[in-house]
Amino acid sequence: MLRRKTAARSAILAQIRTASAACSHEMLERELGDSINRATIYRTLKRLQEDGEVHRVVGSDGVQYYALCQQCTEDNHQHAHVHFQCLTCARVECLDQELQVKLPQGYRAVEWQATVTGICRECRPSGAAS
Amino acid sequence: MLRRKTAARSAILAQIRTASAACSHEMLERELGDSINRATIYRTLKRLQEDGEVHRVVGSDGVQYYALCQQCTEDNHQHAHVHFQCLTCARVECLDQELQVKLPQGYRAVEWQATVTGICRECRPSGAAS
DNA sequence: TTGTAATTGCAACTCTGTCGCAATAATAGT
DNA sequence: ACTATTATTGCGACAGAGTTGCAATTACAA
Repeated sequence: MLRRKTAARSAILAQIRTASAACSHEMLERELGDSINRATIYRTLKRLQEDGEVHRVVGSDGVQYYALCQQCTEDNHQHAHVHFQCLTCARVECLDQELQVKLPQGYRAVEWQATVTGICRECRPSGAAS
Repeated sequence: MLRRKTAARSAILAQIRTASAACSHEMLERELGDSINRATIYRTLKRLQEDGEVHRVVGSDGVQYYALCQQCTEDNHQHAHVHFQCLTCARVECLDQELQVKLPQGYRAVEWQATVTGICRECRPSGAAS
């Protein structure tokens, strides 16, 4: 299916590029205001993921977050890295760490999701014990 | 807060013990029928988790699944193992594999979630390439 | 410029999970 | 065994995330 360069797609992708953390639908809707319809944001995100522009992370809150693909080549998408979600500020960020999993015999992996929940550096009271 | 041994709590815990995979609220509601109220199931699951009887996994479908605690001692709950969710049968199971994550300086981990999505042995067409 | 079909907006809907509140029932104290 | 306390339940209403059908737009190719 051919993809068109629309205002919505550009705006959403730009927003994700700018953002310092993975974006949820709610964040995008807040940023983009009324200019783009709710359903359109959902559909656009799904398409961007299908196209390999962004990857999806399901936070430990059950919400879908989207972040730019970093080290992906055209024909090799690897998103087996670990994510971190802060319990205080709810930010989701990609960690530079691969998830190494050895599945039992006969299992086939399609997608990886790894999320550590905790407190990020910004939100952590300085001086607290590690 | 003191915990009471109620019919709902026993039934739900029994169901999770019996199940061969992690249980979602929907599965429990289906199994337990009308005998227990929706809200009660949610609340009981949350309490069971707080008590360290079960642990919670957020599937890549964003749904909460609950499974028995296996190697937990009273004062040391470690649920940093990897889970597998089948795209075909939706089963969520615990893998015997630890998630090793080294967080950046200043970050504090509270909870771990790792889920590999794919096709399990049962659902895999026999003879398919690995 | 025009035809095609991808995309959008809208509204309605499903599903997951939560909450307040009155009623019920498990437990401790007598 | 009886009673008081309060954890738990059921109910209904609610919030939020995400999806879908359909008619109207609009990007793009011819």
